[in-house]
Amino acid sequence: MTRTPCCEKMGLKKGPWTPEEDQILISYIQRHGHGNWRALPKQAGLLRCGKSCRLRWINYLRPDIKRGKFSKEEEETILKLHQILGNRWSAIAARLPGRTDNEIKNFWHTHLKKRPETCRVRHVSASYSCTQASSSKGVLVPPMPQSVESSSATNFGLTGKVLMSTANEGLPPRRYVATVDSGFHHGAHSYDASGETLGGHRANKISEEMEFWYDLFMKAGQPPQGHGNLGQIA
DNA sequence: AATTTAGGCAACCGCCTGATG
DNA sequence: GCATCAGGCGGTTGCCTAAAT
Repeated sequence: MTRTPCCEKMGLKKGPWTPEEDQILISYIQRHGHGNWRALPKQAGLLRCGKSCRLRWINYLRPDIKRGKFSKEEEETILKLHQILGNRWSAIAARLPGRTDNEIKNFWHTHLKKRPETCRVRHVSASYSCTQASSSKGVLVPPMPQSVESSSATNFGLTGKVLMSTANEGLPPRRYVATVDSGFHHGAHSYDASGETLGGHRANKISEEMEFWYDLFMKAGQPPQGHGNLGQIA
């Protein structure tokens, strides 16, 4: 399908924003909100595409943005959530008020990624090797066949199995279903193991996913001693 | 002091999904 | 059901600055 690019090249500015442009965008949004990002720059008198305006507002100009160094607590939160969610930056950002997905992503790539312990886990256990190719995709490539613990589940005192289907032989598991009976919570939940399988609009789904694990953890107060069963579904 | 290198971060790009006509 | 639009996401790029030589 062919689409008109968001930013028509004709006359639209790219690159760093000037303080004047920032001011125009801020005052426009304060007065009118941002109902339609595509129409906004025209109405505000900015020579930018809507996407650029949105990004600038979300990542930099929003009044509730917290700037400056990440605290130790924030670092740890990012590390923990990244173990559970992988590169779902928007989902991680949802747990860190005032921080943007872009900021967290940058922080991860410039600080946390270098730490040896972060190359150990994603959604599956340390028994998986972390290759350069797989880690850059936010996915671990498992050996075959599998019966492993989920690191995220293990963090909550859960264990389970990853059942590989023959159709996916040699490929990383793409989706899991976790059934949980911890004494605090009983139910089933599914999540994607690969950042590639979910396109845009991931935040809500992932947030729900995160809520599930987070609530489970919080209800327990400490890692619950239950059993899980992680089985891949096609 | 001048030049090179590396790190950090803002911004862009391409793709995906849900909504709408 | 199909085509298109708009918003949103993660990956990547490239500029700027500080540190090293």
